[in-house]
Amino acid sequence: MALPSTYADRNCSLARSLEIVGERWTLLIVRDAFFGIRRFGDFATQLGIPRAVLTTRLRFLVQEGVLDHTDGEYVLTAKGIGLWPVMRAMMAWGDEHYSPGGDKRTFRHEADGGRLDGASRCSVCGEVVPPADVTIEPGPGYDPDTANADPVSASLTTPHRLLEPLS
Amino acid sequence: MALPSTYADRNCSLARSLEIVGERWTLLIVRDAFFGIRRFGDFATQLGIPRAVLTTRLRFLVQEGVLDHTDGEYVLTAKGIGLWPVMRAMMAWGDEHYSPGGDKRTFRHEADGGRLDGASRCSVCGEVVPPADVTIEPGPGYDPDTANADPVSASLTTPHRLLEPLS
DNA sequence: TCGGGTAGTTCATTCACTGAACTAGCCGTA
DNA sequence: TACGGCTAGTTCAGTGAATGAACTACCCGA
Repeated sequence: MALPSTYADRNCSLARSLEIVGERWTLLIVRDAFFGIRRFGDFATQLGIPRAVLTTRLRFLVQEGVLDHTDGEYVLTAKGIGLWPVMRAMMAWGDEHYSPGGDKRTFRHEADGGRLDGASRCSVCGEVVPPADVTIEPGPGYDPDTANADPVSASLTTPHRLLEPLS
Repeated sequence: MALPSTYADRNCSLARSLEIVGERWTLLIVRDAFFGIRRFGDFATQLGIPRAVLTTRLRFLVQEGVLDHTDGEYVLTAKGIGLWPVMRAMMAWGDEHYSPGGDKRTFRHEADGGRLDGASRCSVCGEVVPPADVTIEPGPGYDPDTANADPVSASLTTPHRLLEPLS
């Protein structure tokens, strides 16, 4: 975000986090990485982001240790996976206030099929489920009419496990 | 954030949330509102944000129902308070990866003094504590040497309850 | 060596942020 | 009713970043 480093900000971890993931597009890139996107071209078509910006953001995320770049694929590191609670909380807030038809996506604990709340707590077993054990599927508020038609988007709307590469 | 409204984004609550709180400075404004700041001038001095930008952001947050503007004070609405899990998750991530000396701030359940984790769960009673029942104080990673000297910052570093106006 | 796909880079334009200075309105005082 | 100070903005020129389209570099298989 390139916020100026003020004294106040040096003592705030929120400001520090925003330096890393607060820039335009960055959290959407991380979202897609959770959903299984790994290739430059797939990020580009899915997000509709200018390719120059995508290059900059991916490079920065790799430099900061959020993504790993090997064999042409961008994959979330443990540090990147640590952003899951942030993403989940933001999705829950958006669902609650901007999606009258219900959640856009449903997250489930793969082991028992329980739904996950905004804190990733499973409705069946009560545990907080790590993203690797979570499946994602379109929710009741998902609108197929406005969905994108490209193969990557289609693949994204198929129920699948988080972090697994798209088929 | 003024992201272009693509088809893909219409089906993502994360993107929708970012339209509201994804712009530069916005989450820091909301943070300060949680910490008790309510007046235009206090936001301005605390954040070091250009006043024109602050005007724009505050107006937008009021328009979106995140803040309430009455008697010259900007106060979080219920919708705004709903952003607490987002802020808490981001702070926890920043503390974990960018604050080797420990958390910058400690949050406690006022009722029993228990520490809160990244999901606002109390270490004593085990409940998820709403922000109104949370107190904030400098944590082990807080660096007084780089702290700001103005009265507002000083007031912020004094242990106090979230959402309560600064004395 | 040709074509196609992937992963970028380049560049002119547009847009948003920055920082400093200026203004408008309110309040207490004389 | 004039004055000064305080708060909450607005204005504006300069700068830097995002946009979108076109271009390049590289690899791979035929």
